[in-house]
Amino acid sequence: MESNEMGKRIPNALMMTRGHESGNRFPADSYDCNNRMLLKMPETVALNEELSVTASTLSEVAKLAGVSPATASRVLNGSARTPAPEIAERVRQAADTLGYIANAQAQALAKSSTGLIGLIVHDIADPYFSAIAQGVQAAARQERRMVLLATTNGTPAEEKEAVAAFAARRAESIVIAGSRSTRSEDARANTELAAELDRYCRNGGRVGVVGQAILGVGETDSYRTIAVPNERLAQDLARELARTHKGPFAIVAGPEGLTTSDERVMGFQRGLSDAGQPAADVVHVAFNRNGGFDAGIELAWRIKASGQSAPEQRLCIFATNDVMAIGVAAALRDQGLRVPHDASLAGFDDIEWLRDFRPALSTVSLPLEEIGRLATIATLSDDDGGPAAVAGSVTLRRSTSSP
Amino acid sequence: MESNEMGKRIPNALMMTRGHESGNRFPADSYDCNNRMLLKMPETVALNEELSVTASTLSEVAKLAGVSPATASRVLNGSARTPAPEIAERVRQAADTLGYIANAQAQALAKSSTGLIGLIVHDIADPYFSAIAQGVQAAARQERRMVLLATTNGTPAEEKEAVAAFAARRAESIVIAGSRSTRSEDARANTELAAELDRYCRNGGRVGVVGQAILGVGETDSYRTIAVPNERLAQDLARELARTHKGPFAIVAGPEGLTTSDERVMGFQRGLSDAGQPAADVVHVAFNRNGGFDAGIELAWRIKASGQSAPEQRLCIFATNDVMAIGVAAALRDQGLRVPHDASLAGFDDIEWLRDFRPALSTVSLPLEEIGRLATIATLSDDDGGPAAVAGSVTLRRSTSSP
DNA sequence: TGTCTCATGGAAAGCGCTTACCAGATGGGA
DNA sequence: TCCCATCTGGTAAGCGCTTTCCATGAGACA
Repeated sequence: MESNEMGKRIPNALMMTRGHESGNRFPADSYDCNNRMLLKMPETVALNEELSVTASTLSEVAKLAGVSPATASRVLNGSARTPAPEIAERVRQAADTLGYIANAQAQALAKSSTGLIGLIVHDIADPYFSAIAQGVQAAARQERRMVLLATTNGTPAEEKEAVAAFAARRAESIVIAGSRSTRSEDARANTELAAELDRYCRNGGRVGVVGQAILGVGETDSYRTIAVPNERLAQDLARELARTHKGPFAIVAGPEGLTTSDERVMGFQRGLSDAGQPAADVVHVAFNRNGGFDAGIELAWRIKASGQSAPEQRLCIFATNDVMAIGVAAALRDQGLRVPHDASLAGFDDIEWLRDFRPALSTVSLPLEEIGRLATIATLSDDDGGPAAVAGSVTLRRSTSSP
Repeated sequence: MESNEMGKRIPNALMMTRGHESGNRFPADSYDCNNRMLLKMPETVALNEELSVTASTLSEVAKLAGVSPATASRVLNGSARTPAPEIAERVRQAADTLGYIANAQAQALAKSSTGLIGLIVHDIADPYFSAIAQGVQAAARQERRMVLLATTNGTPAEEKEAVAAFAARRAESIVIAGSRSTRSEDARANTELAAELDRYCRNGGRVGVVGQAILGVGETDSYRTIAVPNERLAQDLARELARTHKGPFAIVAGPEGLTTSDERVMGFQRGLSDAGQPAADVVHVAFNRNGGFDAGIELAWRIKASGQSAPEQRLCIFATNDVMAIGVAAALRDQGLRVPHDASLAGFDDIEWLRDFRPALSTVSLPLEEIGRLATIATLSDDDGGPAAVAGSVTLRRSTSSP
């Protein structure tokens, strides 16, 4: 036994509970409007040295109410059988008095169902992920679940660890957001991740993946992916841009092997090709703001070298996500170049917090919060309404308008 | 028993485990470098109809290893007593073979310690909170804890519910971020929140609050607040601005009664007064981007009405957080006004994602991630190094430079 | 060789709940 | 009036672990 943990039993901790008459701070029984047990603050007094007292248990409540634990359980924690109203009332009173809060761990153990949802993201501070997290949280709340959070910096190894941790906690489902990687150095970790997920699923867990499927995990019905049509949308974007932009294109991409980035690059190139344009140069950098900045510096050089001549020479830069695009913009500005005057710039994601940037960023809008919500619901519901997919749309703004 | 939950026992689900020789996908025992149990994928086959099999238990591992559950527990899940190396090895092998993952719920129940940290924020999609969440997550990982996330929209009523839910899950500590409210309509919910926290603490939980103390909760050593010197920093900011800005000031604040906003307003006014300037007008709006936008429209009107005359008439606007400042900037731009040409603008928080905005926003830098980390550590460590506080600093950028 | 002390593995008692099953009561129909 | 179906509360057996306590065996020392 450790010393000062939550729920620690303190032997012989006598616990006296004064009744409501003794200066209860609460204004009577007025707000037990929801059907949750009314959790009033018990004014407890420990009679021995120990100040800390123990959370009261179901049996204590039962004893105080003069019923069996079974009955107490039935009235307090929802069951098919409902004890007589008079008894139920007594139990509820007792629970009130003792300030009873059911021990979710014990319930989980007994019912084998924890009400936990695991969420895995690369970086919770990244607005892309925090928007998704928002959706997951909303769905979880709606389904009366709690969310466990894990951040992994995008490495499959840490993702695997997170899955194992969630499995240990017997999370009912896991939502994984963030690009996959097909890089060879991640191959082994990916395999392990897939194995871990597979085991998790076989033990009854459900998994929802945002974006692309995780390699090596079979598509069972306990494993869903919310497909984001990165490729098609990037293609649309390219076609749309090619309609007005006549100069060359460049792509600022994440590291090769980062699936999301790769998909967007491929789609964009195809869109250009559809429009009869030559393929764009691709610069590979880190898939974040600073990566974008680095690429921006590089591109600024090229632009300046090209003499910023005719409008047909103007470069159109597609950054494979908004945050990178912001980095690119910062770098261009840093180099004395202006968007869209000296170059057009487009991003991807349509991050809400970036909408007030100027020049307003052309991008592909993705319903991120909705994606989080869908992924969560998908792992919770039984109807496998086929592979869920989300819609996105090209959003043209000033950053790609003609100068 | 419900039907398809994680950990559901399937009666008589015979489970056969093939050994490593049978086509194990893993490249031998090469990466059990950390002292965690090596979790290899068991190639299990259910012999009856049921496809889903149950996670294996400690007893199964013990049986397979030919030892008692006690011994298995001692070798697998860290204990003071370490069984003989030869036995330990056998147990570890068995665990490997079965793909054993300890049931954290059961452990929690037995040890009364869950390894859970609860995090309560207003809105996880808000970069202010997601930055703090990042810090909490980092600290939690370092301390080998998992974080449970709850978002509350800033209402004390939902915060109270979150605390109750965390208490039910026996989270070892709770970190609460986000401004308090002293509005009268929140008074009752605040009291209830305080009572809930109080009970939680008395049951051995620790609480860390970012910003200001929660009213009505006694400052015990199980309850810490990470003080953010909003008032002093706002005062510094005002003094700093007053040094160069000679025109009038205006404050864009959150709703009256929102403590963080109130503190920043007070500090700013005091700073102005220190500098011999008259107090600023205060506009109260929602404490978010759109609130800032609304205020910005209003202020744009005033600016235009004043005829944008002499530099001594130029307005300096202090928005009580960065996100509001961005809203103000958007509104001014919308109304054809330019920052800093037609008005100066400053924010508070120095949100990382907003640093690429132009004009660059003068603000007060706060180490948000560090704050999250500190709050978390504070609730976990025993040394009560006194009331922890964080430093911040005034950061002047273009948005308040002379036109 | 005998006694005492350690070291070590196992038995068993929980941790706080849920729920299958049981026994007693109740009521309705024959 | 009797029997059976039904309802209701209680009993007890888990859920999967940890940990105390005990029994056994091995050394240590005289």
